[in-house]
Amino acid sequence: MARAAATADVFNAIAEPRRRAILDVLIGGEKAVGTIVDDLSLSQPQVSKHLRVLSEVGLVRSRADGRRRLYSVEPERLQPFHEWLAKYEQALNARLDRMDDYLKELQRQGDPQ
Amino acid sequence: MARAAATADVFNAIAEPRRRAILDVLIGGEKAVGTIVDDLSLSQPQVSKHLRVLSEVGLVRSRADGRRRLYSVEPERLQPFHEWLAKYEQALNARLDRMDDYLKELQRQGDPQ
DNA sequence: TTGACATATTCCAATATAGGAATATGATCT
DNA sequence: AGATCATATTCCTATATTGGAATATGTCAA
Repeated sequence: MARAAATADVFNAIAEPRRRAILDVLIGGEKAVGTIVDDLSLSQPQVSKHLRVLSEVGLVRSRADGRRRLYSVEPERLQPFHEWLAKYEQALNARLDRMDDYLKELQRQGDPQ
Repeated sequence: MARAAATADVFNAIAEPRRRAILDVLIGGEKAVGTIVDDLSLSQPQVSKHLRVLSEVGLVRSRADGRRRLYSVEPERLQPFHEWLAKYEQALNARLDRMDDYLKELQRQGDPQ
């Protein structure tokens, strides 16, 4: 079997660095395809294809504006990331706590009171 | 050109669902390969290969324990992901604020004081 | 309608992948 | 040393991908 499709879920969609770059550009607000092309120095078809992927997983929306097409980021769709990451923050905090305890213990022992 | 390597960065490493599953299992603490195999009903080579990828991007560590090998999660390495996500929280909050202002404005106008 | 501009899609080649099967490596015990 | 258990690696196939070039679609203006 091959790797999962880029459109399989948000995790696969943001694995591609240029797609993250596009999202980063869109944080500034709604932008036309051509603007993204200029900002990132990517080819127009490349940008359109990446936008399609982002669109399929719901990370961006688009609306027509004359002959242009304005894309904007849909930050609500980042929810899965938040949820997933939250689990590891707990693990991380627990670890930091243990580290803290350890350091305190060292300090206590080193202290010839 | 082909897709970026799974070992290219954390983003690519966690794009694969089974790798996320493995990380999830490891949140519970250090575990041997065989334990992961049992917990997730994956093949042993599959798990070893995924662990290798996770290891290469630093998301897991391993230490020898007799003939077993214990893996643990290294949540600090999710920092890039965390930072990336933080940018979008700001964008999201800004958007919610604007929405809030808009709603208040509507309310104010609708209020025949 | 014709032309110009903006974006999307198709076709192609090269590549990295995930999983399965078989096998190699490493460690422990007798 | 030999057997066994635990894990890692190699070889293979099928597949999805990214980027480039060319082209199609869609929209506005004269």
